[in-house]
Amino acid sequence: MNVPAVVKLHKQTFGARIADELRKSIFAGEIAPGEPLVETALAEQFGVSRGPLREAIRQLIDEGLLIQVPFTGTHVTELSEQAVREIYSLRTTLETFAFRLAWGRRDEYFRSELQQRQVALLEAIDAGDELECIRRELHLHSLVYETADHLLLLEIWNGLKGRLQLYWASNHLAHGRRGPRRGGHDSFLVAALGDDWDAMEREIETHMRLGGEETERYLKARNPEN
Amino acid sequence: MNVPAVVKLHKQTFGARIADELRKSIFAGEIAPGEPLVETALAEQFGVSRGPLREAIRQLIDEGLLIQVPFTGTHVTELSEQAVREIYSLRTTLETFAFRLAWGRRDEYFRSELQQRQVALLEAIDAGDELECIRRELHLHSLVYETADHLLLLEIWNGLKGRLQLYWASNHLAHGRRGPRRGGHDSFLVAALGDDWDAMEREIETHMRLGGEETERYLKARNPEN
DNA sequence: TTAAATTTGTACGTATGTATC
DNA sequence: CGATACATACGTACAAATTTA
Repeated sequence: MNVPAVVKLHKQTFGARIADELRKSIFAGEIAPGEPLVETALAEQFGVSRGPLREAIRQLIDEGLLIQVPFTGTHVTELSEQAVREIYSLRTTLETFAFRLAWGRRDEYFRSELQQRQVALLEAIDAGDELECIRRELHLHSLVYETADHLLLLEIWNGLKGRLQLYWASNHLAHGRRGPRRGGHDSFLVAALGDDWDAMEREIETHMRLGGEETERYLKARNPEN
Repeated sequence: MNVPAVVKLHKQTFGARIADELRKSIFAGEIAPGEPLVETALAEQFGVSRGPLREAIRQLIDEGLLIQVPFTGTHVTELSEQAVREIYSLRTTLETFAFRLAWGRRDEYFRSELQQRQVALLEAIDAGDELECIRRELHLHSLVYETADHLLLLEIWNGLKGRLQLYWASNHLAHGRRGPRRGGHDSFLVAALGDDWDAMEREIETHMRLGGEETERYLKARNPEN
């Protein structure tokens, strides 16, 4: 008769829940790049045992957020200019591929959803919520991957998203402002809604080059040595 | 004084070792696509406890060989034509990207290594060792990814390799012969060693189209329904 | 609804590898 | 170079949650 009031929010495993929380901690800068993670301490902190915690760590390793050395330890992935260049060059390739697949599949839903996500991004920018800005910019770019109808591509994009978020969040924390510029996606949107494929291809190239250079610039300011 | 004779082959964790063995079992067809895996049974079979075994399972999930449903179970990834199309279309995109990066980095090592791997593949074909053929064909294609000097790209290629191996191995088991044709890489090698980029791009496209069609054809023969 | 099978989570102890003094 | 501290890796046993029949 009496249904317990507390329970049954499950459906996902502890490991997945801890992974979400850990991810948030990393993006929020509570655990900085390069900083080590101690299993026993974290397990106690999150109120779970080491099993699910290791599961969560494993998850974040796959997403590129953590690095693990057997028998030694785990630490948050350190930032490098080489990695930024790799992320953006690969992203240029994949997003061009995604647009090519999605090009003929852009329907009314695509157009309205794209504009809606753009509006949501602008709202976050105006509200000044940096972490939300990052999420919404990624959400905007995600649409084309969802439209491409290519599960493998979508999976890889989701992996890239985590890394991008790590870099953007770190830069934000290090320099206060970094969030997307307000007009940063205007020409991108125009191309994505239009019918000029060559213009779209150029737009992706340009957008990524600018984004990569900006990220690299901020990173250089953060790590003047390498 | 007496040094135990058995020990000290470690250096890698149990989980990694089990993952290797499990992978081999799958490619050898001892566990067929769609078939479920029972943790406790496998743990006993491999002589380890559940911890390392779960680690291994997790690893193979990342490689796309296993699928896991929370609280329900784990099974070997089932084959589908949709997945074949995705693998080959993505591979076309990535390998073109890899060649573009590697194009100016092809040195003497690249040329001799490429030819050597081709010879190794031909030897395996002549020897009739199908599983070895598959490994060596992948090893041949791996060279360009190694040369591209792009860690992220290499990581993703390694993920694709596992899936390709699963499909090829399944097709081989279902139909006896499937291994690479003897002359299947001749024009590919010529282009990869030459200096005509446009020819290389066309060669990649053609090579992947043929490979994808062949894999799809075999798969269709195996699953006449879908 | 119950019951069985399986996965998931917990707890504690031991062993092993790494790093540092 | 040896000893020690520490965190990870592994083993075992049991309890809890979930799905399926």
